[in-house]
Amino acid sequence: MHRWSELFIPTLREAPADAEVASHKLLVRAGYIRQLGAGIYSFLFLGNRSTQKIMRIVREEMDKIGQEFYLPALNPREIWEASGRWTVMGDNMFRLKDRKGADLCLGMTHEEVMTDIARKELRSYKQLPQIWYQIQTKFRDEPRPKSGLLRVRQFIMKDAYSFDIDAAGLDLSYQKHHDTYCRIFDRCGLKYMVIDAHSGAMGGSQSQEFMVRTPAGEDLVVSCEKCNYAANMEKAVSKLAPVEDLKTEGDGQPLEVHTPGQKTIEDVARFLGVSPKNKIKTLAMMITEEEDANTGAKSGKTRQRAVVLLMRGDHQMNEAKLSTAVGGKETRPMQEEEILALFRSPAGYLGPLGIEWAKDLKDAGKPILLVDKALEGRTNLIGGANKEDYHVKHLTPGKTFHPTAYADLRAVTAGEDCPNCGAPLRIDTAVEIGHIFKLGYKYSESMNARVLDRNGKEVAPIMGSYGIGIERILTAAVEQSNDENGFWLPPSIAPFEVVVVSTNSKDEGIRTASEDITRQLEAAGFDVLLDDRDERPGVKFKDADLVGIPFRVNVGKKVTEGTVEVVRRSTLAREDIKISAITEYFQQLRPAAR
RNA sequence: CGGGACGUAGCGCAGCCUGGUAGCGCACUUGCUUGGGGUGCAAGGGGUCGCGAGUUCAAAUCUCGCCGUCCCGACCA
Repeated sequence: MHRWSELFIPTLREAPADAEVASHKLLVRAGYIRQLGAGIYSFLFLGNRSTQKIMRIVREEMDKIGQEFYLPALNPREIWEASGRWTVMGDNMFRLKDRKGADLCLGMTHEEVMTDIARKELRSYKQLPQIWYQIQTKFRDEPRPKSGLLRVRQFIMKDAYSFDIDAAGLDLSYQKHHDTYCRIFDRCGLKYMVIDAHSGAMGGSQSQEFMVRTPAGEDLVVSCEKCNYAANMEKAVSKLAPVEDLKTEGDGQPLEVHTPGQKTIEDVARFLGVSPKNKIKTLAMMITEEEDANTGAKSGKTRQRAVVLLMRGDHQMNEAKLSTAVGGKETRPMQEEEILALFRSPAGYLGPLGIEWAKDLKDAGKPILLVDKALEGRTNLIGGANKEDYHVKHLTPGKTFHPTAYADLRAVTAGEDCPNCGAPLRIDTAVEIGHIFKLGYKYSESMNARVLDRNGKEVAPIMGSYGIGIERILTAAVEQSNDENGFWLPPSIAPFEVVVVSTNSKDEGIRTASEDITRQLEAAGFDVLLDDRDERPGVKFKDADLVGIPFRVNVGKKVTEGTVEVVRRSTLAREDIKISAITEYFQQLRPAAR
């Protein structure tokens, strides 16, 4: 029997001053966690019980599709060199040396170790498909740990990896994970969304994130009010209302207009009496690329290359989309001298005319002109003339200037139309609790994993990787259900399902009834916490409301009538229940999924 | 890494400007009291004032350096 009087459950009246988000404040106040350093947390009794329950659910579901491994967190440098990520991971990877001076690191993720096993062991297509998973501690030296458990430097992740002989097999493994993740998060009682995610620079073909809406979230999610369209901001698209182009004046040739001192889109639009929608916004960026990227040689030399973006005047650029458009390279804004060197004009009057742009992305050396898709087909736009105090009319993409490429560079804004059904889109912040990813051949190729296919030909297996943040499930659940007095977890992941409050531990009748009820419920398989402390009822009620247990049984004066009070933490609704019927009462509440 | 704030008892804070033997609330210990929403009274225990230098007869307080934590930004497989 779990007696509160004998347990260590250090609840606090006040949250630590440096806690900002609700889950952080409440998990500390409820005695689940304590901070050890920036982004490093200890889990105490209640916190550990909750994460253990989460891991049990994850295991039960993952065991239906895969096999559990346990890989080392301590990794030698060599396998990370093999995949090329020893350098790529940069400062985000914790690195150390052993006594001989050999380089080691702490694993941030385990594609390398899993692929190492695959390349040493897998020989034939007959051994495929394989799904291997583990529940393991990950280490990431985050530039900025924050928000309690939401962004930390050490955390537990369930990570899984699939190996298939072909793309069709990967589709199947991917779908299995999708379905399994839905079951896991359903069982954990979370309200989540599955959204299309940015595949990033890794060349993956498909990727989805499992997100929980919360103001504490760091990701932006675009979703439809009506249909099930949902995507990460980095990938989301929307339907735009049609825009009326300006009428052609005279012969329609580019026409310079004097716009003294008018630099911003708004100023120029107002000055010329047009809408910003008829204006071109010119953004000047730079990328770093390898000098011989196209020749295949690897000198390691890099050079800077200009990338100029044209957007509709009232649109905002999304950096993740830009990064995708330039092949996953990092971009940075041009500096003043660089702008003058390319445009021969100060910022505020930039435009596409008079510069020889690259014909396509492979056209090395020349500056790249990327035009947002929202400008494709538009005519008679107004942009900068590359001349101080002048803008130019009659700009028509493909006619008066030639883009290197059209690309989707635009950030969706709330209220725009859903690409599927046309209903308004909303934008929310959310926390990522899971991510499934079709990796393709990146690791099997770079690390040289090979199997023989049906025809005796050596081929690389195709891979997928799939992650769940264990602590983030707890954090998201707290974010999802809390008030100023505390939080309530779904019964499946709460440290206890029921707290039995003995309202007066000095009263013999109340005390024995509390113990009897606790024993009864435990015999029926419930996790029960008995609050038998010699405290006033008010103290116990406050603590019970705080610590995340979804149901409470108040054992009070009515025991003489054979009755106790059951309180649901979520609604604070209370009802009197006969002690003789208490087990049955909770059994009826218990979800079948359990 | 850039900008900002903070560091005094387990938690929340005052004291610092104007240097002079460290204080409040909660929590904790003991006794009494109370017993359905953090009871009340009384008596106690607990702090190298983040660390190190410097100024001074004297530093929590002034100066310099370092460390740590949080927030905004950059970053984020």
